[in-house]
Amino acid sequence: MALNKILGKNKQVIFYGFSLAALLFLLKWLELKFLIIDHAMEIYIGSIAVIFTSLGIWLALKLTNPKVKTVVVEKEVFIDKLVEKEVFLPAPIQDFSINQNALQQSGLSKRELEVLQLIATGMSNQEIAEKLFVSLPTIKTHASTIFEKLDAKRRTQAIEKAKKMGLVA
Amino acid sequence: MALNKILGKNKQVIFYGFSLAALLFLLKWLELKFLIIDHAMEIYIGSIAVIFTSLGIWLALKLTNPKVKTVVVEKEVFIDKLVEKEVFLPAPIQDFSINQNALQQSGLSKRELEVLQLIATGMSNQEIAEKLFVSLPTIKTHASTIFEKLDAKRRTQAIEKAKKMGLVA
DNA sequence: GCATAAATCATACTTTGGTATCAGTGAAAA
DNA sequence: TTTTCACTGATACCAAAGTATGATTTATGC
Repeated sequence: MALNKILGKNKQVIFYGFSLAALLFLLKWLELKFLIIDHAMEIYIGSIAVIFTSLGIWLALKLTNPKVKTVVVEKEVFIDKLVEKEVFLPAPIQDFSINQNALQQSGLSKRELEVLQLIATGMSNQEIAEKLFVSLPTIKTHASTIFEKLDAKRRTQAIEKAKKMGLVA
Repeated sequence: MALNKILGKNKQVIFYGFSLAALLFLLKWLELKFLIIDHAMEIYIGSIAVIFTSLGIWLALKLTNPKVKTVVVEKEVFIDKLVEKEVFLPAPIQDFSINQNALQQSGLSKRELEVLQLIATGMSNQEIAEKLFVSLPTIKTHASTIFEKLDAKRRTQAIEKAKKMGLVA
């Protein structure tokens, strides 16, 4: 299972490699064609810069796994004196992509993520089973695979890891 | 399984690195064979490509994965006179200001808070007992009273409520 | 001194969680 | 078409969690 995943990802990398090769050859060709005109030099360099910057961004998005997850922290003090409240907003834009990346990294399926999130809310397996209209053994099976994938011994540990990975709020 | 994943990821990076290296050498070879002139140009273009690819990767990493460790900062407001000569908490040194207020609301004792925080890290009762040098029944008793005070049925639910109350990080 | 509460421990019991093994189905990919 | 995989489910068993009850010790407030 894990072996297949590695092979699959390497296939992707090979694809990246060939894309890069094609791109470089294209640039070679462009160079040969436009090198006669000196004024095209800036455009040429600029194009390369833009193209490879994009390539870098794309590569990074594809190959990296986000490490730290921001946690929304809201704190209130209210003891008959003044109230101080500080809210740290996480960046709202990349929330989706981060979760997607974390999801892929963890290897969890959609259903498993769903169960994990319900576990994190403090629900019992029985309650989760009823909420999702499946049987208790099914939830137990999901839970077991979740723990295995997250390398957790208990559900509480899975919650901790999931929070740090940004899989749950 | 997590180990395999790490290996897989490193494999990707290594693979990509070698692919890039191979491509550059290929280009060099082609250049030497077909275009004996203008070596500087090739190197220049290649450098730009590499540099901007790196720039793209760096940009992507910076944009999508801001390492924002959310830190709970709270200016403490004194509570009339109930703050007696308080002893220093042994375990949760890091966030002194977090608990005090929420602590009084919840009615948890110092020891109970300590146990609760360890529960939230994913530890089992047995592990907590060993860490605190007490017996397993003691931790169970603490846990039960904690759940009662937090009005939680399970430890996972207690974790959820504790997080929302700011009792745990 | 005495009541109170926190912290400790024990024993017995019930419930839930977690593992192991097996298996059927349906959809998607090779 | 065959294979793979996600999802589902069942049974059985063991481990851990949680409850109930009772008890001892220590420190603190009245």
